[in-house]
Amino acid sequence: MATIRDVAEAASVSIATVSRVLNKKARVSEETARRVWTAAAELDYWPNEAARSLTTNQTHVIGVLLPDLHGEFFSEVIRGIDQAARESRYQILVSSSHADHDEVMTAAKSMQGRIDGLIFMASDNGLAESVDRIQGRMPLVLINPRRIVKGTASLRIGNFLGAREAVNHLLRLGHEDIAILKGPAGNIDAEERLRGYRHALAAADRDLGASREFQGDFLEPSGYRAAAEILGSRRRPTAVFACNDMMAIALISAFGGAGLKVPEDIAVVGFDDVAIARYIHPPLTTVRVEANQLGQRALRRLLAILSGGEAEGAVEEVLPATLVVRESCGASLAGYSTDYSRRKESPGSMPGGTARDSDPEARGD
Amino acid sequence: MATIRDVAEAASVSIATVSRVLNKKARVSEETARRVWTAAAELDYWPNEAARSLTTNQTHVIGVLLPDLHGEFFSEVIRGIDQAARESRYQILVSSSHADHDEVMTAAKSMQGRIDGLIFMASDNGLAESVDRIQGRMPLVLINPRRIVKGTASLRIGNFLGAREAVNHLLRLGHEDIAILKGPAGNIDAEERLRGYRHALAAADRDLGASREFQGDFLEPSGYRAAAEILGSRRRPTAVFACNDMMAIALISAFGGAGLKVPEDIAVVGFDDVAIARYIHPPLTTVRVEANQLGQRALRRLLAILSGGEAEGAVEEVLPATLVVRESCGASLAGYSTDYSRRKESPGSMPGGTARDSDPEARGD
DNA sequence: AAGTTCCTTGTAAACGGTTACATAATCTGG
DNA sequence: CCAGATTATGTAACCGTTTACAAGGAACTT
Repeated sequence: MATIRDVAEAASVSIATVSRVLNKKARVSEETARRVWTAAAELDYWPNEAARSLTTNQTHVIGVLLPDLHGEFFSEVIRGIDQAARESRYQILVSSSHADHDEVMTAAKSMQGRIDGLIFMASDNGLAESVDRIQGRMPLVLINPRRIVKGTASLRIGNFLGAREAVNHLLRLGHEDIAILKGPAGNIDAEERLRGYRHALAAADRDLGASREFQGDFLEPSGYRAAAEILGSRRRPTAVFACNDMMAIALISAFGGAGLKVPEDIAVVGFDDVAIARYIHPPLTTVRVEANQLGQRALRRLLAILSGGEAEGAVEEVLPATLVVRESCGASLAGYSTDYSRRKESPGSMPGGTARDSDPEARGD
Repeated sequence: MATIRDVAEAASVSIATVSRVLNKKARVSEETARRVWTAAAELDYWPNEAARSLTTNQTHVIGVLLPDLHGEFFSEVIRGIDQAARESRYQILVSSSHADHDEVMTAAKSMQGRIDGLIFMASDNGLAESVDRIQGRMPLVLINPRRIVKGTASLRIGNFLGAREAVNHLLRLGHEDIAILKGPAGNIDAEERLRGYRHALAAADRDLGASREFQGDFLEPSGYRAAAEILGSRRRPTAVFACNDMMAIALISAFGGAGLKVPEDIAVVGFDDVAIARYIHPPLTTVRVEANQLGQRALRRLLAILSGGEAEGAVEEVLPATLVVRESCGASLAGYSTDYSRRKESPGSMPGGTARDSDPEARGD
């Protein structure tokens, strides 16, 4: 509770001098410096950072706006952000579970003046306007935005390519009737994965139409519901591509409960490669997303902008989503060599290297 | 970038008036209010919260200091905190992965002036001093502290009782040679769980000594290492109690890889009840810890203190850790009814109700 | 010894808000 | 119609820092 004035008084110097020695910003005589240090220690003085940032106009804090903290994906992203922040001695101000534009705006507003920049994950519909209103007011990095915004840095996951690859893999294994368990409507990840699924099928002349598309919402219960639907359908698909791992895991559990064997009776592949994907039975074939990397890069990107390094029309960066083949797809049954799975698990590029193949990932094609 | 002065000018009123209408704190004529609102909207004025909190002396931000963000436990705690914070329109300033006293202090210092209170998880050794230095400076709630601090609110998990119950369960199933896979040294959760294990064995006159205590560190790889050690030991235990689920899962995976069947050949029980515990094969018997609840309660507790509601010598609150019986312990084999597991899964008290049974949970006995 | 320069320190003006107090204008009632 | 109460608004101090500028003194130059 001691202020800089108290310290100044105790050391019998002016507050300016105290500020100078504490910040080591200007030359001060050995003697006075010592006096100030001991006075500060004596009083257990901690500078008020709010006052500080008011004058310096920088906070060493980064704001993070997330739609939800639930699930491993988000917690990994935030962990990545925090890790990278720590390295640069930044802290993060978090606000999550924002469903609509108004909520996002109030959250953003209450960050005004306390952050140096913002990482905003705007994957859901209706948040485009929020981006517009925030953009220009503070340095901004978008994660998985719905559409790219001119002059705003953004990072996203290679959802389309990842999903396409997963479905192609299923096709190569001989599956002809592949269902999809979709993610929530309006979510960009879900949409992109669906697009990848459709694209793969269309390219193989195996278009199955909407009858093979089941609705889910990324949460476990929807996986169970979908399993019931799938089992109840007239012709049971031989494989299902779930748009995330939690739903895939629920599917496997539900199928098992119904007496079906995975992958013999029905193959399942997921998306995300959550930590436990390899421990369930059978180990889950899925598409790995480097959520932690995503967070780290987002923060570094923001820091680059802050230090003036990053140019204006900052391009979009896409992190590859790579297929990791385990057993739930039946690849081992089909006699695929581990070699194949290996090739997929460690791509030639650096782990976490980015793909800028804007071509195939281009949206809305 | 517009300041209150710009708005005042645009509305041709004084800054005091602007402040008044924006905060609805005093009577202002309809007419001027309107002028101010439109000027503010026109200029897209966002108040600078740092300046605000400098005068009002409150921030609507809660600091959170965690040792590490890794693992489901931590992310659940933080999610709980965030959820509860949202309800009360608070935001959280997070800083994690603090190993030692100095790091904690710098983190805490850089929060000074930007938070109304602090939630501090100081489970590791060497953080006791940090608590002392922070205590008194700002409202504080401790999560899983090493020792209770006079006049400081704290919450913790019923580690001892939970562990004892788990081991007792194994004993009741007829196991006589029960090993433990310990958590990292110096971690209070790990120590308490170990204490519960020893207590249960001692009470059953089955003290096995240190030969049955294997060292782990809560991370998967240590589970694999321990599995190798256990398999290599002269007499293989018939059951092992792992101090957390990730290690338990690794154990099961490793045992499976070595051709052992769980629970027939060796039983395993974990601690935490992470989301996937029920999806692995066999489903994991474990001790449920309501990490999310822990976070929520910590925040509510802090808010209570802030609003002056909470009395001085704030007591310690302990959240029960309850055994949930699934299959990895072999209870089903042994013919235990689901009834038994049921009884354990939903205790009589409210879900998340707290136990203040200071008696058996008392430390250092 | 006087004029420069350099070093150390203090004074005071910001930063962007809130709020106690003062003041001007309007209303009330006898 | 005027004293007093009430209402609306402005003035200025303050929150706790940083920092441009000024100033005093010591050291150096010639």
